[in-house]
Amino acid sequence: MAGAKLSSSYHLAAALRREPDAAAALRLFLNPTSAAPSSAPPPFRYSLRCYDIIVCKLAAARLFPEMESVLAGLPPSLRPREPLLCRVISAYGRARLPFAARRAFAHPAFPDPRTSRALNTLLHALLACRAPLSEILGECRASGIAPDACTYNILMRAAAVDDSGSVEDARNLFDEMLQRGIAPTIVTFGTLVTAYCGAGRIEEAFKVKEVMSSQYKIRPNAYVYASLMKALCQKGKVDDAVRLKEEMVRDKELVLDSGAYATLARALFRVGRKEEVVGLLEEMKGKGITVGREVYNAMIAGFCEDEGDLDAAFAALDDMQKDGCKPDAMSYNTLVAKLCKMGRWRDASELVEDMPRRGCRPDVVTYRMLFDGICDAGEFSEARKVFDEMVFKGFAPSKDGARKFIGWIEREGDDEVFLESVLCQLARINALDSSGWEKAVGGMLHEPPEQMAVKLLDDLKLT
DNA sequence: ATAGGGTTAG
Repeated sequence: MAGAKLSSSYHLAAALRREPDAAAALRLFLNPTSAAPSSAPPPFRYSLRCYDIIVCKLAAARLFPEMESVLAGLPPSLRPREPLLCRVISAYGRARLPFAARRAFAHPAFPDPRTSRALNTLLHALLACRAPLSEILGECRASGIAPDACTYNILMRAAAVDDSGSVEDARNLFDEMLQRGIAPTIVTFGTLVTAYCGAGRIEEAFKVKEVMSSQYKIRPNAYVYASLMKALCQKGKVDDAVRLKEEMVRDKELVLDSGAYATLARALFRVGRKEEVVGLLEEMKGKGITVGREVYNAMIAGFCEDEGDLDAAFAALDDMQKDGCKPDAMSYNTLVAKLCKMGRWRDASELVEDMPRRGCRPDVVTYRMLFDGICDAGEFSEARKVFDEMVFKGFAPSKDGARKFIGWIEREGDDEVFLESVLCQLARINALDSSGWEKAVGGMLHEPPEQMAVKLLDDLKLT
């Protein structure tokens, strides 16, 4: 009998893995033996593997309430491991739900104690939620878990983010790390270089590059070069960036990828030197570097934004696919933005509708640009459809788009019920930093959306 | 996917 059980759980795991649609996978998980809904318990014991797969799928599809109920339904005998906890925390981070990420960190289904790995995942999730450095530091201290190099790298990254801290904070964290005897890694130096570059302090960034190799014997890698090249390009020093690329290429130890080339490609388009991009591509192929997604995306952006050549941009998208490189949301978003700017929102809309079939999930940027584009065109009944779809998926429109949309409904003047429902939906996901959505996830919605809606309307009218 | 870059909007 044990063999039959094992086999069933094994087959369920395989079937779950095969199912691309998370909702369908959940139905299978809840009712593995027949197609008809049933409340009877499954006839075999689920392996931890089954839980791993379904939780990951639900997390990726942002079906958070469903994911939480699966976790809550874990039998006490099955203790999921920390990697799964980390997946859950990062999923909340990607969805920008800091409260939910914090709750997951303390989730009772996972055995204690938490390690620095889980802590680091939480800190990184909070960073993804744009939490300020002070808050991330507070969380770190409150955990009582000893920080490691990875922790400091995340904190330094948080310090370097706009409006959160400053390069000085990053530098102080670096010094603190040294005082505590934690050895900086290549990632630490990459982060520090990027911090200085982000602040426009190129000389100090180059100084870090020099010190890391002379004092710490850690050679700058492609990440370090990419940051420096980007900073040079932003100051209009494209030729210096090209020279730095050549220095990078001369280092035979260095593992090259196409990342640094993307910056150069984009910069060359910006300064009207797109012919040179062909040379870059050939150089990459000659060196056996796969022309990656970022490079294709840079070219798509260049054709759209600088050349105004939509046909060439779509041709680049085709080339990308022919080369076995799968376009991502960014590839499509650039095209959607361009189509909207040209007033061709119908074409933009068709492209967005086609994305899932092409194997790419539209993201928040996709929807915001499409929604804004349709609102700008004054096609509000069409905008309403996009609004419903994005809100259903938990994506908030841009403030600008929301304002135009609300303005239109008010001008129409005869649909109080519609206005109220739109405001409530906005209140849930847009106002108050998604906390309404988070409360819904946690099943503890305190403030009625109607009350939030009143505040939100004031907010939209003020700005 | 415990951490860093590079390609899109604001």
